Amino acid sequence: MLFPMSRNPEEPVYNRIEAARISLGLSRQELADKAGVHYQTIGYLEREEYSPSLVLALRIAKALNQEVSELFSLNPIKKGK
Amino acid sequence: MLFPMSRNPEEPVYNRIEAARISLGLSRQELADKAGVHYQTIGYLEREEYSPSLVLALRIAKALNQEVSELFSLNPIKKGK
DNA sequence: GAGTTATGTTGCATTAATGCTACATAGCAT
DNA sequence: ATGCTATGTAGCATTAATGCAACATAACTC
Repeated sequence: MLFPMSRNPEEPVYNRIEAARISLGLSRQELADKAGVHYQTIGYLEREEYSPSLVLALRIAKALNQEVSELFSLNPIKKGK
Repeated sequence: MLFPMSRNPEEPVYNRIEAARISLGLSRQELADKAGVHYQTIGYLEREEYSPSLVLALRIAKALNQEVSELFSLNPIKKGK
């Protein structure tokens, strides 16, 4: 798989968007609406096909009531919580 | 002044990069090296001429030993603190 | 079966973020 | 005065992030 990812193809960004979204009982469309983006964009992010802009990351974090650092990481997300 | 800013021209991202950098006694060049970006990029960010990618925001936060949410905000940065 | 919802996939167009180069300026040394 | 460092500015090229449309599919309900 390719990692286009920002300006740094070598350093992808991992996230827990899907888990956080599901735990709130939201569909992608609903999260997209709360964050003000296209619903496909949420899909791309959950599949980690690319990493978001900071603006988008901040909006998603707000929509999910999470800290940016809890949702996104430069290191692979550890499974246990 | 214009606000190109990500995909959302209406919603800029504010930051405290300069204050944090100076309090660590770093030049832009040094911070840029630590974050792995061009030194001009730090300048653009400090002047808030555009907002960084999430990857870059995470790297800068790490280089400055700060939380992303402490360095960047969707709301204007309050002076005190 | 028909319809709806949620998701995945592909492709295309636009634009902002970044790198880089060059030049200017100001300050601070020597 | 000469140099060096830090910074601002402008321009150009590249590419990733996003929007959007179209289509497929699976699950579920009626």
